[in-house]
Amino acid sequence: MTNQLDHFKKTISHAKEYGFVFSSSEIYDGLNAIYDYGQNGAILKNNIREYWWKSMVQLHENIVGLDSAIFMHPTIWKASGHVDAFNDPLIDNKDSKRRYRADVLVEEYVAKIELKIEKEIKKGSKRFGEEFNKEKFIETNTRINEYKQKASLILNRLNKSLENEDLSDVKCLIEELEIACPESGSRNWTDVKQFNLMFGTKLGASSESSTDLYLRPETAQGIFVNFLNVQKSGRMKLPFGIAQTGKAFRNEIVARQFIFRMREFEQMEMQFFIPPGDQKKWYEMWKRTRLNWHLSLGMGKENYRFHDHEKLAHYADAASDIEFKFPFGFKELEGIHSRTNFDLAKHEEFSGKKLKFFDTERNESYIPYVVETSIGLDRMFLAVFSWALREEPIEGGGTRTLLKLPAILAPTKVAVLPLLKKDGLPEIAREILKDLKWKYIVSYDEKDAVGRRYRRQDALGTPYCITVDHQSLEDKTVTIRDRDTMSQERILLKNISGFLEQKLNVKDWLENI
RNA sequence: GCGGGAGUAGCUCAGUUGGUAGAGCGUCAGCCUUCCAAGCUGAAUGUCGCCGGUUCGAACCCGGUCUCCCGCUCCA
Repeated sequence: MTNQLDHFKKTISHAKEYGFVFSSSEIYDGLNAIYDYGQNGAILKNNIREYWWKSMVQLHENIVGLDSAIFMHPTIWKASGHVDAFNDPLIDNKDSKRRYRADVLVEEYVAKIELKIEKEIKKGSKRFGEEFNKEKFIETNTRINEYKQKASLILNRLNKSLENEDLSDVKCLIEELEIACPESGSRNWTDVKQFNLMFGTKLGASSESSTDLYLRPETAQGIFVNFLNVQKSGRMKLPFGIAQTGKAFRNEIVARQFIFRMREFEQMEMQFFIPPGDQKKWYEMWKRTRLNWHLSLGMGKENYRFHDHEKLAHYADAASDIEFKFPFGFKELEGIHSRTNFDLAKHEEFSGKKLKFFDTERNESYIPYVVETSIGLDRMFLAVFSWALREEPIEGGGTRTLLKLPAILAPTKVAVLPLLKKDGLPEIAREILKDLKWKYIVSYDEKDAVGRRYRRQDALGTPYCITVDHQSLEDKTVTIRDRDTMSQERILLKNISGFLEQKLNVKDWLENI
């Protein structure tokens, strides 16, 4: 655990030191849980996005892309359930320092009453077996009715207070019921506070005429509300998918663990529309496909696992996470959800527009079901980056810091290094650079001993170093050094792009998933 | 939000009982070097997280505040 923690700290400082991730607004002391991607991080992030996009959109004829706006009609969030589900009344116990959902506390209290009712019923039925006693029967029945009345009274009051946003009454209720903290047994509560997980903002210049909006808490709804546009304009037939990457915003109570949980983050989502009844098949198919996408990067099968949900979100009939072994343990990286027709049906209801698909084979129209794959781009970045960073012992003593990024994702693909910065070697190196930069992001370095330059590139994750030496002058060859093995190969200048093409070809990385 | 720990150069850290800041690495310029960091010379860099208080004097003591890390809570 200490080692893991240590590795996490190293990951964070390496990300900063080598221009991958900076904390946002750093010169103003930073902003809690907001981060900026630096000169290398921005490219790595783009490369991950592109690798995803190619595998999802470019390689599937029945999946198309979309780029919907962050601002959306506020009713969308009522329809999606976010206005309700992302709004929690919370209360703290001052003694145990525990935080609870106030409504859950009350509901649990009611659950206890219901338990009592069940007990009474059981007791009552036992008595019937013995000997009918009218007095006791009435007594039991009265007690059951009292309990039932009490329970519904409490729930009614809770719901009413929550609806009216009367949080002080929720607190009164908790106090009146003498609900104690399950941990400390204490009844020393703070006030109830409302936490809205969605960021609010306003559209419109003047405050009187402005509309209240939310920053989208997920990109999925942008896909659902455009379902018909895409289906019609693209002449799409079921099954088909719509993919989208983009920023989403959640006002997490606690955002932590570097870029793992941020308030502003980027999702890569694909909603796959299918006929009702087929969800099981496609759910399983996308679970497999998405895991294979991860495995194609070569970061070790043992670092992934599925976590099937038992408690399901309001919109799902099956859900599973692909978890990755982050420096702080296995955590969710991607979610695959069978969302049923919940979202489209809700949007039909709230918008009053038909969102049905006419199935010529079945000769009927219906609201499609949806299987979703949703991956956090920032989490993927952290997964790749933390996995790749390692300290490796070197033959003959010492260690080297190595960022073993999958070559297809590495920000800089090639560094061109003249062995010495004289004797015409830099000129040849520059020529190589001039040619390669059309295709790859390449860098040039002539400062310091070549060994040190190799180490610099290792720390940046550059998979290949091309070195121009004196032999290059004679026979037009250079050496290409492999980052991971540190072995070198001498090849002709004219074969460089062929060599790189072979190593950095997306087809070879994605073909077998 | 609560509790615990922390904030000194780009990084890792030192800084003796309060006397006004240092090392190593890195960076930059140059030299030397024909292949795996730590050879030579020189240079830059900090209002010691921020604000306030105590004091003749604060990186050090006190209060507040911001940020980060760990644990809870919330969320996927």
